[in-house]
Amino acid sequence: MASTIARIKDVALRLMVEKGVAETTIRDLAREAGVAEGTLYRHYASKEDMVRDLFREHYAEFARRLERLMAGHRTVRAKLAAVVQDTCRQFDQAPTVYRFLLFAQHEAMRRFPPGLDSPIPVLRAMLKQGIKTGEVKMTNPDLGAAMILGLLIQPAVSVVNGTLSAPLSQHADDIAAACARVVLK
Amino acid sequence: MASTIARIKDVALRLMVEKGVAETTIRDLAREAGVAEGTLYRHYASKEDMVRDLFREHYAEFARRLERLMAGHRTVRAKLAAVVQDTCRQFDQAPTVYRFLLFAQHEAMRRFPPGLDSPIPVLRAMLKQGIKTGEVKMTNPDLGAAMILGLLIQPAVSVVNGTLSAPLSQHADDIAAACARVVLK
Amino acid sequence: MASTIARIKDVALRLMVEKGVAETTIRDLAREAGVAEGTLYRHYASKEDMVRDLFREHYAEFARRLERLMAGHRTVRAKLAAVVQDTCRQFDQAPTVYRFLLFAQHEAMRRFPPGLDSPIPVLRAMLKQGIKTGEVKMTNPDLGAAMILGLLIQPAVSVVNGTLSAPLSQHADDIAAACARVVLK
Amino acid sequence: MASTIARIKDVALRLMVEKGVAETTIRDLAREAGVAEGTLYRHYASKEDMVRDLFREHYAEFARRLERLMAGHRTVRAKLAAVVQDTCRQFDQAPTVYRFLLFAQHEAMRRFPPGLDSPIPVLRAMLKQGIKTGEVKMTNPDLGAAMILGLLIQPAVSVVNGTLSAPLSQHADDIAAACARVVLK
DNA sequence: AATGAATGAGTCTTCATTCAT
DNA sequence: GATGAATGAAGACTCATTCAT
Repeated sequence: MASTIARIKDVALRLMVEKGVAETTIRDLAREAGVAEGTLYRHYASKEDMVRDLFREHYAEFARRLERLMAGHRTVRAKLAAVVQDTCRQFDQAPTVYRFLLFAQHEAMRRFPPGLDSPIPVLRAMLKQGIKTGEVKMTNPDLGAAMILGLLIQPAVSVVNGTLSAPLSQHADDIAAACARVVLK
Repeated sequence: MASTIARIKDVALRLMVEKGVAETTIRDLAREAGVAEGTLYRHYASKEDMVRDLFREHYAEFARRLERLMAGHRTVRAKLAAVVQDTCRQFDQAPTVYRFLLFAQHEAMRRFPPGLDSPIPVLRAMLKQGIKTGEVKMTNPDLGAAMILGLLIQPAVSVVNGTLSAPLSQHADDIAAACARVVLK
Repeated sequence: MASTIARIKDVALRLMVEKGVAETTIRDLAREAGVAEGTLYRHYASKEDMVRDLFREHYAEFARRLERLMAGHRTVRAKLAAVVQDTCRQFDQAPTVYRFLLFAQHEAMRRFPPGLDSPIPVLRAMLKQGIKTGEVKMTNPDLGAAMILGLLIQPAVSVVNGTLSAPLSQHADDIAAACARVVLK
Repeated sequence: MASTIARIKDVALRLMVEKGVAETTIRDLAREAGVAEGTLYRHYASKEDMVRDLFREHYAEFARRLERLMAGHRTVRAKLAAVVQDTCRQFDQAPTVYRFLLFAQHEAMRRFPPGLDSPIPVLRAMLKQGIKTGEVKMTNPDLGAAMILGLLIQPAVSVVNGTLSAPLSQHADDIAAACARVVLK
């Protein structure tokens, strides 16, 4: 018995991933969620508001998840492997949320710059720490974080495009290895 | 005295990069290009048509540019270096076009899947060749192409975000080195 | 307190009769009906849709009215007299609807051919029956139906044109007599 | 080697009959006539002007044709027969012009009331004369003219609709007989 | 006379938002 | 909280008309 708000969130996320933010109308959303058009405005002040909240929420949760994963491992290599493995698996299992995270990036960032609760600073912090311990070779943690993210996002995009075989998980080891080779000694 | 169509294309590209495709109205576009709204429809059947054409055009040109660059070098390592250097420099010098290419990706691809004239197949072909000659270690050229693109795109995104210092060119050597380390022996 | 949809229908019919279908804009229509432009689209998918529905609705009702009238009389002569009398009176009393029926014919038929619920098949059926009983002389019921309709429509057109004195009812007896003379023995 | 203006007229007539006046655009017209869009304005001040001229021209010619036909016969009965026969044949042979005449009636009349050069006054004059000579029974020539026109137009409409078998000429005798029965003693 | 690119007012239609129930 | 009819500003697009060539 999903609550009204939960149904709205689910449907909103799915439709926006499938068709894009601008292309998802309140009417679509209401119809698919089985609520009236006006109901949405009990929970959000506007559509823009809803998108922002949704994005921030999932983005922050993604960042926290990465932090939690990293905390479970000592070496940067192990942290990277854990992050890559988990993200690939999640992408395969919860494709809606993860596609939203990875693809909505540009649409979303134009409107509401990510706060600190985003994956980039989390990766960056880890690299900075690795530089101190000497495990990380790369001297610029900003660049390193971007590269790791790129190694993760673009294969995901390719899976969606059909230019890389699904599921993404089957490539997790290769991706993790690539990340290690890029930033570690 | 830029031709009408050229002015429209220029403005369209710029506005769509700045504000997004859906957020760029025909009126905006016409006003900035200094033409009447109807004029646009002498050149394109619809706004959708215009976006598609613009995207395909630049995407194909980008792919051709990569091919040309690669043809100028023998080893995969040199090809990669050339591609990365050039793309970074172009990104810094022709930011509108290159941001369009990198960011429009998701918005655009949802509607009109890229043909063969896209960077992925070009990179893929190069890797395949490298695998044959033994220079490339990575066994899956699809994955390799995605990774190289990721190593190029995400740092660019970070520069736009402000989470990586501009210009992108200053990171070109590091990016090229990362590409090499990821796919070469 | 006429319902919204009823007001829209009334105004639409009137404006389209006065000015023509293409010349009646959604804005006109909304203003006169005292609703917002968007409101129309809660009831019809498009303007075209509205015209079609309006036309079919009234056309079918006209056909049913003819059937009902005919059912109230035994001989073809009496049926014809009843139909002519009633139609003339209606034309004088409900000019909007009847002008729509008579004049919209060509504009409307080009786009959506009438179904079976139209006056022609109703008249045709009556004539066919009359042929069987021997009351009708004319051997081609299709032609007979067309002629009766012509004897009814063209005088109506002339009244609107001003080339025949109003009201139409004053000519009803003559028209009915003409119909009888054309198809009966 | 049809002159430019002649080609424009031909095409305009045809398109307006096929699709309606409002639905025929200058662009359509120019394309089909093989001239530039601007060319039309060398010959007519506006589209409206063109339609009016076209209508008046053909309407007047039709009226003159009827007059000429009637002049060739002495009795009203013979005049009617000649008119009906000729109109039916013309309708079959020059369908574009005659459909324009018969069907454009309403669209056209709303905008520019027919002058004296129209079929109604011609028929009316003939009936008036017939009343004087005692050949015509009907006392109201306005009504008589309308009826004759109705007996001619509606079968034509039915042929176009497909509810009466083509060609119209095959029904000419029946129509002429009906006209005679309606107005003559 | 003819061209056709350009115009811009005006059309149909969409859709986020409101509000009485 | 929920509804959904109504709103109306704003969008994409059309098309009769103009004018420099």
